[in-house]
Order: sequence, then structure tokens, then C-alpha cells
Amino acid sequence: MGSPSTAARVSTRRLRAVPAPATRFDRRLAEILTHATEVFCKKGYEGASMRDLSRASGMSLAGLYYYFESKERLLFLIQKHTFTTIVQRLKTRLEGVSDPEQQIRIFILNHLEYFLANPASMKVLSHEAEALKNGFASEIAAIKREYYRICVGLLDELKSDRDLEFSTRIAVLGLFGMMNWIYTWHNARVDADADELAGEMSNIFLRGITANAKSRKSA
Amino acid sequence: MGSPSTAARVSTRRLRAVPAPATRFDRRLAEILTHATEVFCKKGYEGASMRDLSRASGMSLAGLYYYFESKERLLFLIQKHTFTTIVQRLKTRLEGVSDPEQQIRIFILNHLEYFLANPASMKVLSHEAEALKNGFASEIAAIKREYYRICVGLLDELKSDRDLEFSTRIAVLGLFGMMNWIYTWHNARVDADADELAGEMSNIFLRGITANAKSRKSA
DNA sequence: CTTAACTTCGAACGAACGTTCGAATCAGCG
DNA sequence: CGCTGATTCGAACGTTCGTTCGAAGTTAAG
Repeated sequence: MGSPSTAARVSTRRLRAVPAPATRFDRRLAEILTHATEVFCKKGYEGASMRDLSRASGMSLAGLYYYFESKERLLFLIQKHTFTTIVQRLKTRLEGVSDPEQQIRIFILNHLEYFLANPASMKVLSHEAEALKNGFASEIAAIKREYYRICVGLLDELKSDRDLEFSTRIAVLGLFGMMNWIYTWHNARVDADADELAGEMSNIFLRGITANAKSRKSA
Repeated sequence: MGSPSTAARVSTRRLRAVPAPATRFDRRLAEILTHATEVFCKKGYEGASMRDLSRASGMSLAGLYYYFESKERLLFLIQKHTFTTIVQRLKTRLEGVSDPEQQIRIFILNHLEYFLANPASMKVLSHEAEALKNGFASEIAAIKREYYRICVGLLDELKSDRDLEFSTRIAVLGLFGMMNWIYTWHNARVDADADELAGEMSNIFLRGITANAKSRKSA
């Protein structure tokens, strides 16, 4: 059973010896992932066929299966890479900043910058959130939970710092909604860039949750 | 060709004579639409098969085609009914109210009340927005545009009334994002009801766009 | 050049897809 | 009852789906 499918399954390649440069296998896989992302973005996960992916990536239908063992795992790889990258970038940017308001502005800017720089990936991440099952689903859910918790932490800090009153859960999920909904309407040719968009949304959101403190709360 | 398929195609039934009570045909169609909405909600439009719909509605596969001529038209009927209803309710509620802030609060409450009362319909409307093609798509797009324009009108009124500064487009689409994203997270057993949710979101949004007027604008 | 591992592909598998057809059943009315 | 149109269904249509297989082609090291 030293067949090709074994090589794809174990994928020790990426873990073994890791000197620095990606192997041939990894580079080709990354190319396929890029093309597949575009197809999933345009036709949806269920609506995209393996033959569509084959056509888009310029590789035969059977050839694709040398790189991943199922269509579902392909979607998983796309979502995991996208989500991992955005979380990792956020953590880097957040280092050294301690003011909660500034941190929230960074959170929003980081999200929207990545969103507009990689619209297809982010649409596939946002729109196909329920397409994965079992193990695949739970691994992505874990990353999502971490990302969510980071945002909750920032808001709770701001809330206690300034003695504010609002539901953290609704605020966070409302913010995610504002940001993620972008994939349904943003048009690169007519809409603002990430900085302006992030500024505008940060203003609405931050003023929204900070406008009234407890002491000033009315009936 | 007085065959059954003709009856489904013309569907003059619903327009003709309209005394008040729905015909047998319309009642059965409505039942099917309800079941189909649940299935589309759970498995997605592309992921749901006609056999799934057959099973859910307790009617044979072939029998379904007596009521609509294609799976796509079925989705169209669901989306059109849902969207038409929400717009119509909004217009009724908006009558007699002239204060822009109150109108916006009503807009949000109307949207969220319908959302939480008909979560499956609203998820199918929100999540399957790109599934329809050509004529079907453009008819839904027209309703969406009307709904969007109503919201733009309310915000522009508030903006000029209070001499505010913000991008109407970003504000409206941000608000839609906050509201529509709910289908990804709302859990009837743990989350707030429509009134509380609408109140929270209205506060965040309205304070967000009204916190700073032009005259007070800083560098 | 030889060799072994890596990579690619044409062809096919069985299953599931949306849709259609003609016959059977049903409801309402003379 | 018998008749007519409305309703339902089993069976099948041709197509497309995700996946597999074994052979062929390519690459890199000895």
C-alpha cells in the first residue's frame, strides 16, 4: 500500500525536517487551495463540484486527490489557514497596546484589512461556517471560540474601565455581524478601503457602547 | 394540455376571484413551503435534495412538482413571501410615526421580531441570497433594494435633522450586518428576546451614529 | 543510466441528483 | 351512481456527483 494516497494522508512531509522553505508538495497544495477558494467563493461549497475545482486549478480530477483525501478536508484546510492567519496577525498587533479602546480599534482594523485583502477566503470562512462536520467542524469551532473570547476580553476590559453598561455578548456578536456582513456588499471599485471602513465602523461601534456610563444612565 | 403541470404553471388560482379563503391548492403549497424552509435552513439550498423535501413534507417526489416547476422556484417563493411580508409589516408600523429616531427603532424592532419569530425563513432569506439566478434573482433584488432604500431614507432624515456626519451606506449596511448575522448565533434558549435584542442593538447603533455632531467634530 | 519515490491522469465506479411521464386515486357535482 | 378535473405517486430518465484505481510520466539521487 505504498500508493500515492498514503503520501497525502500522512503528510509527515510538512512536519519532518522543516528547514524553512516549503516543499514542492506544499507549494502545489497552496496553489490548489487558492484556486479552490475562488471557486468555493463563487459557487458555494455545495454548489462547487470537484470538476469545477479541477478546471480552475488546471489539474486533473484524480490528481487533486493526491493532495487531499476529500472535498470536505479541502474546505477545512482553507478555513483553518484563513482563520489561523487572522488570529495570529491580531495577536501580533495587539502586543504592546494596553488601552482597551485602541485594542478594539486594532481588532476591527485587523479584521477588515484581512477581509478586504482576502475577500474570497473570508467569504468562504464566513459563509460556509456550517458546511463542515464532526472533527473538521470542531477544530474550526475551537479557533472561532478563541477569536470570540479575545474580543469579549477587550470589551469587558473597556466596560469595567469606564463603568459602562451593555451586554458583552450582543455587542461582540453585533460587531462580528457588522464586519462579516461585508462580504455581501463590499465592492472594491466603489467602496471605501479597509482603513476608512474600519474607522467608520469603529466609530459607530465604540460610540455606541461608550455613549452612556452607568452613573449617567437614565430611566 | 390540460395536464396537472399546467395548473401549477399558471397559478391563476391565487389571483382569480380572491374572495378571502385560500384555495386547497394554496393551503397545500403553503404547507410544503413551510417544510421546505426548514430543510433549506438546516442543509442549505444546494445541500438539500428534492428527496429531502419530499421526505419532510410527506409528499412523493413527483407530487411536489404539481405545486412548483423547479427547486429554484420553490426557493424563490419562500424568499419572496418572507421578504414581502417583512416589508409590508414595516410600512404598516412606520405609518403615523414621524420622529426619525423612533422610526429607526421601529425598523430594527420589526426586523428582529420577524427574525426571531421566523428564524428558518429569515436564515434562508439571508444565507441563500446568491442562490437564485436571472429573473428570480432580480425580483428578490428589487424587494431588497426597496427595503434598503427605506432604511437609507430614515438615516438620511436623522442625519440632516441633527446635523450628523457619517456614511449612510456604511451605517445601513453595518446595521443590516448586525441584524442579519443573528442567524449564525441566536439561541432561543439562552439569548434575549426580540424586544431586548432590538433595544440593545438600537442603543449601540443610534448612539454610534449620533454621538458626534458636525459642530463638535474633532480633528 | 538505474532506480525508487513522487506526481499526474484517463477511465470508470456506484450513488445521488433534478426532473418527467403516464397511470392511479381522489374530490365534488350532476 | 358516473363523470371531470384536481391531486398523488412509482418508476424511470439522463446527468452529474465524489471518489478510486492502476498505469504512465516526472523528478532527484546514486
